[in-house]
Amino acid sequence: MPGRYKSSSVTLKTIAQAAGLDVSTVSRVLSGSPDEVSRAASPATAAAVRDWAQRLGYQPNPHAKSLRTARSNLIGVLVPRLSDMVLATIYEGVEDAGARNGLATFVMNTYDRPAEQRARIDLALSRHVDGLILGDAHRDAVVLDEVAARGVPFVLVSRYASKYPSVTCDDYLGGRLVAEHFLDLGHVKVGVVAGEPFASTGVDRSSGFVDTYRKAGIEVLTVNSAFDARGGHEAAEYLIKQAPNLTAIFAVNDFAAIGVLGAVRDAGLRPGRDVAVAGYNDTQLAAELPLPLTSVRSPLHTMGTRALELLVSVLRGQNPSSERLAPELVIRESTLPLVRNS
Amino acid sequence: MPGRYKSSSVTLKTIAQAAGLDVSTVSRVLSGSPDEVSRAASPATAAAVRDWAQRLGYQPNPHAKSLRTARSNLIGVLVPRLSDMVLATIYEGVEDAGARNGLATFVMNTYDRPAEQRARIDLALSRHVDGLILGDAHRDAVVLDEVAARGVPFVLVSRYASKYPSVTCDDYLGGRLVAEHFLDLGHVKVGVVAGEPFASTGVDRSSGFVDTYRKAGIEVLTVNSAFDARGGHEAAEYLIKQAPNLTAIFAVNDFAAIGVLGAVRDAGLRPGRDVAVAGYNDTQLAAELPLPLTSVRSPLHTMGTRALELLVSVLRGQNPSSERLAPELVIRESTLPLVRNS
DNA sequence: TAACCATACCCAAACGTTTGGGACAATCGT
DNA sequence: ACGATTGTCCCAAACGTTTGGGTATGGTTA
Repeated sequence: MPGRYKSSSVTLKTIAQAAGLDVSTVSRVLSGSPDEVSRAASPATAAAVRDWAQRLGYQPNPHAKSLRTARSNLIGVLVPRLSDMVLATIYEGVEDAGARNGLATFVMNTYDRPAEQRARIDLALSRHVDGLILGDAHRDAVVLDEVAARGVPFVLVSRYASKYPSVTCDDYLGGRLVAEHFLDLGHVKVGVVAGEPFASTGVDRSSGFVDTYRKAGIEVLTVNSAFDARGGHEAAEYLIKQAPNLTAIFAVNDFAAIGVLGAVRDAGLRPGRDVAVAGYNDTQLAAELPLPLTSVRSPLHTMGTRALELLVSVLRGQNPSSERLAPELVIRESTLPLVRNS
Repeated sequence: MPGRYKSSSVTLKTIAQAAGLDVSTVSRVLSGSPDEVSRAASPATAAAVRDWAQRLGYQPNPHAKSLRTARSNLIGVLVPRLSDMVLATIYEGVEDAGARNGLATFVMNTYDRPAEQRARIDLALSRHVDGLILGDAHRDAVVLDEVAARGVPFVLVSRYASKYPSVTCDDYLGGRLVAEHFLDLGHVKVGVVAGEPFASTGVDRSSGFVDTYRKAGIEVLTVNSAFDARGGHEAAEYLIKQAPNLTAIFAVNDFAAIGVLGAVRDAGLRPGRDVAVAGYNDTQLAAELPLPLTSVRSPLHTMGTRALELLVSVLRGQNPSSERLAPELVIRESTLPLVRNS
């Protein structure tokens, strides 16, 4: 009685009886290949079957289908943290594309902890997923190697690692774009809030930046950080203490950048005037901050959809190559042209 | 071949053969009630079965189980938008509690559009969910009434509507807390950025605020808005144009509040000095903003976990009553004591 | 007209569980 | 010493699909 609702107790058998046919015929008509359906029933019967299915509101039972076919049409997605808007947006893309491809998806947090990653992967496998999308890959790829060894199909998104198929933003280029912008503005004493060292995103963004500056003959101060506001705040405090004459800071993440803005202000400096600040991802907030934030726009939603499509082709047995999507620099008031002050 | 990995081809039959028993016995031992297992096998055999299961790494096949029992242990969750950090955090709570209760959950966006809500609910039902958690309820409850009519078990979270079971924050109280704070500070010319009129959250927060002011004999300017930064920006622009002598604005959402901060600054006023600003939800960002934001903390994660637990009790056939969790005002620099300026 | 071939179907097994109802012993009460 | 009870287990059906075989029916072909 509790929770018993007759959502759809119309099965193949219901239709078969209504149409005076065998369930196998109905099955083939309803879900066979066009070739198979023509061998299974005459055009007229096929139409009749479809008509009954329509009228009765037939919904195939996914559990029966999965049991029989050993395919679940289910995809597990792992992210460091869903309340990170960046990952949530990527997942929105995954979910979208999944719905379009008839694949159900579900998402789990791993907090970038290998133990959680393993546990969540096991959980996903126990639900018999057809494949995984991992948004929490670490550069060392040890968990990934384990998964690969088990023969589980998967793709990476947002971060890459080893030579596993992935969909990422060209983070190195993104870092370079910011560096070139800073160089244009004449900043010579600059710092980078580089994010976590285990994530390819932070590493590539900062090394793209650092390399560009190095080519210009300028060394850059770098410090790792968490990817959130607090992390950015602490990292910027450190940078400013190390080099009080800093005129620009690149944070590899918008949230970190917001923390940087706070730290700059706390140090008695004017963000955007005394210290230019740039972020990454161009989240909704960047444009709406009291001090609009210069940021590198990365195609988050698209990364999600492409990742799912990449996984689909992996599931088809193909061997697709990784994709690297283009970033775009969006310049706002947090990086005003440098004026010689006082 | 493609995507064929032997995750766990060990079934009840495997164990039964290994132990020289019947699958039914193994089944009862492994997943029967303590009472049932004792009637099914001797303590010794039971131990042996468990031992084999352990050693062979038995994982029950969820599809077979669901097919047989007509229960999927699957919960569908609807939210307006997952990339809204507030909803993402609530969902994290749901997912957490789901994992603890052996329930799989999946989440979908509806963008607060009834057509999407209906479509996503149908999708969830086609996946044979045991129940739904709706984080996108509208006050008119028309979609909810439809779902209820179909006999689908569900609970609401974040927003309430009609008399359906829900887990919410006491938003009215939250609004009152902000109003009392503003009154303490001596603000008499104030405005509210009230959010969407179809969401109980925005409505209750603003009416808690407005009622409190009204009791003090003061009328408040109110304007609806989207729940994001842009929405807050536009709403605040409107408020400031209507009443240039405004000294405080309450936005029913942190993101909207950030937009308000921007609009205040654009109007040539100093946020926190000339115009106090308060938000709602106390997201990570509030504390880390360049101008730390006064905000009402709501227990988002807890709301999610409680919602799932509420649904569990609904599924058990109980008739649990709604829960309203307590908010807490967190005062920061965006609402400094009023100083008579100039 | 016999052999043949499509055409349009149906039969039955299988996927891995759960679950109501036995079956067969050993043990018990009297 | 006998029927009744209990303890321990097995049998078989069912959930809703898919899929590798059939098997009639009718029409061609030689």
